[in-house]
Amino acid sequence: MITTNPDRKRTAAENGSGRAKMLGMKDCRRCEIRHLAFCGALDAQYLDEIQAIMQTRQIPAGAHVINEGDAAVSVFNVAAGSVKLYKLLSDGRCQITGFLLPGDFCGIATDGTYAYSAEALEPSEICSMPRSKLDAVFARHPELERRLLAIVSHELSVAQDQMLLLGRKTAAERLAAFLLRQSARNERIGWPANPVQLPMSRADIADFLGLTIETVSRTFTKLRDEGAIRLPTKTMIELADRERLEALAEGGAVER
Amino acid sequence: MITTNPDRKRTAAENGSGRAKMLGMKDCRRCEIRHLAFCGALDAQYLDEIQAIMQTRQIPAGAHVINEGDAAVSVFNVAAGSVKLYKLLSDGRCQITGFLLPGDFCGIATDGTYAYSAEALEPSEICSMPRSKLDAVFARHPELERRLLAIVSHELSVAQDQMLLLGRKTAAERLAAFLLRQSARNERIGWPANPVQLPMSRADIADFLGLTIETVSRTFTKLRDEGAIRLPTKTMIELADRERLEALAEGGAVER
DNA sequence: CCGGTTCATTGATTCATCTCAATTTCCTGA
DNA sequence: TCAGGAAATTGAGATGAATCAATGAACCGG
Repeated sequence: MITTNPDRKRTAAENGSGRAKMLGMKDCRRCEIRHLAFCGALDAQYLDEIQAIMQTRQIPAGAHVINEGDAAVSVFNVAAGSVKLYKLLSDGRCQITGFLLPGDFCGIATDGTYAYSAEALEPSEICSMPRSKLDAVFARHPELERRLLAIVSHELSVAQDQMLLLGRKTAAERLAAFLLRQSARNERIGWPANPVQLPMSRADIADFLGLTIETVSRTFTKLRDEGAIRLPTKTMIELADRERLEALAEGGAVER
Repeated sequence: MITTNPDRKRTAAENGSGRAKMLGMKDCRRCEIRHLAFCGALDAQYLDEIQAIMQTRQIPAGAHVINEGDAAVSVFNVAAGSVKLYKLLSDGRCQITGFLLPGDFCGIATDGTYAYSAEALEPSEICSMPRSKLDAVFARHPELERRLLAIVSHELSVAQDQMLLLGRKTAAERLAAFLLRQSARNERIGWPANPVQLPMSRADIADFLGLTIETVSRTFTKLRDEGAIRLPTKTMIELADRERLEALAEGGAVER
């Protein structure tokens, strides 16, 4: 169920970039990001099997793709735009567990209900497939399920990195690691790797890195003053001293 | 070929030192924890296919099962004992990403090398299978791969919970969540759920919760003084006020 | 082009946790 | 039973990030 959140406090900055305008997803055969998605494991001749059970939806910035706790009836692929996954504590504390870009996958559940929420950061295009119907396709095409295992395994590995970040890194190390990861992430899907364009707000970055907005802002300023990054605009980050950032991110900070 | 002693089925959990004494894992058919492990997905009549590629090792406390960065040639099942998974920063900071108990799985790699280390917390018994040979078994028994997907998906979900813990919870909330999780974990494999026996040191708990040893110790004391737990011994924790612990763990702490 | 709203930055202060430093307790081997 | 060492606890003080508060910048609708 896709719902719009009327009183969203921390919503998506619909910053520049016509990213979400990518169209034509109704036809899997013409999907520009198929090679990035789990559907890419399926030989093109069988694509209509996915197509038959898939629905594509355009959703506005701030709309929910998944609500934590809902029955997990579907899985989703981001076709265009970007999405944040997050979990909340009862008093409103928020932890973002990941940002999704085109080709990324979400909606896996272990106990029948989603364990996290998913919300679009910008106008996005989402493919959804009912879990029940997908199982039949898996039965005919085990390579799909194998790809899914590879994807989930990779996500687990990324999650373990994030645990190290959240448990043991300082604010500057977290931000450096974040920027480098976003850069690599962008590059992999064919977007510019260096001036990194960030689709999320400072609040989202804070909720992802286990910090506050103020600390994120101060740390951006600190890295800029040190010459590690430049900030042409608030959402555009230039990695000026990649070595320095990498050293920071891995915890081998240089004295300064 | 060593045989299983049926008498001691329920005695595995009695005390730390006794745990790892479980023997006779050379024969999968007699494996007491098979139903907990991923091998449990395989119909018993095919067990020899796993058996044929599997090796069992007894390892002492502190021995490494996996070294971060090594070529990922095998996957592992814990048959007895307990294991910690962890990642290090170059300056020695450590983040434990999980504790494994009998039936648990590790060794999945996404890029050909292990992304974390694994070390036994007590004398343990480990089954190892070469990844290459396992693939052939997967090809014949897709239910095994499906089970693996379920396991990895579940681990991902647990990892996301841990991100919330590390990013947003206070020391007391982290410890409460940890104790409750260990309790549930023990129960699931047939060990006592209430006086929780912890196989790991305070240092390990600290490295798991993103805290220091001192903070863990002080927080234990605080929870004890509040009546939430009792500490019969250093490694035995009695959950005295489960409601209070649950409220704490979920971030809905009661005023006190 | 203006006014209001949201988002980001910066400053001042507080606080939870860390660090450094003693004890104390537990465990082990003689 | 005792001595020595490791692990855990406790205390005192330092500190990185949070909180509280104010200002500045960007964006949007009219």
